[in-house]
Amino acid sequence: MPKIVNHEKRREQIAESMWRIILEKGMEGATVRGVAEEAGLSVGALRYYFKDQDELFVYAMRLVNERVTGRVMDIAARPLPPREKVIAVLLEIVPMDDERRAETDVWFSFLAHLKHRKDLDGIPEHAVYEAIQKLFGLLEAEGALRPGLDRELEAERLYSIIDGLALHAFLEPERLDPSMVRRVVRSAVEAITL
Amino acid sequence: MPKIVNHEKRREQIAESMWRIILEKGMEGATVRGVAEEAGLSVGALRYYFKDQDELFVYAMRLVNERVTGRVMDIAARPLPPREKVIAVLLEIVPMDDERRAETDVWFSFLAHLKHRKDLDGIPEHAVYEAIQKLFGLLEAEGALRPGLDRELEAERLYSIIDGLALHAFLEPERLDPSMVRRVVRSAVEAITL
DNA sequence: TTTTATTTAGTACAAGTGTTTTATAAAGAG
DNA sequence: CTCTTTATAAAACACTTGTACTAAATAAAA
Repeated sequence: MPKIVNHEKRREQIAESMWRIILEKGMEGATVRGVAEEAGLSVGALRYYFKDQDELFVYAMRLVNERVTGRVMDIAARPLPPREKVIAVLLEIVPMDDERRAETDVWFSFLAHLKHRKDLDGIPEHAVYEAIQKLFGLLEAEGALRPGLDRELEAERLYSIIDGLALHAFLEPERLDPSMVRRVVRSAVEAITL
Repeated sequence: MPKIVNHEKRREQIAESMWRIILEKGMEGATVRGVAEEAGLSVGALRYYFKDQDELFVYAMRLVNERVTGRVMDIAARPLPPREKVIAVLLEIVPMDDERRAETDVWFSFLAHLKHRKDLDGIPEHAVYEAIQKLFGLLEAEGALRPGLDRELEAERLYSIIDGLALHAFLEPERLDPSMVRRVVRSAVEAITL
């Protein structure tokens, strides 16, 4: 009957506008007015798609998560030897180019904000820990895991390396170059696989 | 002539009030009014000690840095075998108890805020990278470093582990227990020392 | 006690905030 | 065309923010 708009697409557009604002000005810049302007909409129009700021926040955060997990699952489905598959997945999680650095940036901003907003519902889990547990499961099932390892310790170590690299790519992108990230990830995986 | 107040002590008290607010409500709660109330002062009094919010911010951040580096240097001065000294220093950087977890929490809040406030002057350096370089220098000088290592790679790996652990202690303190932190740090150091 | 530098409380204001209300425009249905 | 539904815009509301300013209070020294 009326002007037909794809609601889901619009919501994604608005969420992506929010990401851009967060990248430029941080979480504090992600005001309703700011996001609306970035999206080329009025405040009223934005409210038409999200009932309040919190709903937009949760949606935008979930969307980051969906994009990343989608790409990771694509890689996990590829026919690769176990060790190479693990490396490929980890290199997809750690930010290597500007686009994924931006993703990490926004994700960390969301996480930090969340520390003091425990009332929000529908927040996705921080999936890296679970991902690493699954990767260890894969290596073990394929018999590619080095014997005699303390699996709990090695998982924690690998988890720290991945998020540490991500954090450094976020905080000091000019110092940490992608080839070094690649070398650290590869050596960390080779140390625990046959 | 007038009422003599130890200015520096007062400034430290105010900065510590700011830390407490940031811990509870995050950076967004650290308003001038909020900090003043937490410190039991009027807004005018706070303004008397810090000309504006930015000056307070920079001061409070520098104070965190000073406290941490002070404790690290104390440990570095202790007469310990190289490997144990390195472990002790790293365990001082990674948050193990509530007090130091709080410190890390505040530090990350400051850093995240800083990403979008490049105009601020007098911000201290993120000293962990330099500290790790120095620790490698100590190990090498003492001949405690395992031969044949790619030092640049190992430094980056250790740096990632330390900040990854710190990040996890910050984001998911309930999951990551101190004994695991200790084990990860110890095994990481033992892997590169004789 | 007077002087003088310091300290505080209170108020004011412009800018910015999330949210709500009201009005308007667009697009198909009858 | 008119009418109804959807979509957007604009303005208003109630509140918080950083900053500025004033007047009062305080306490040590002369």
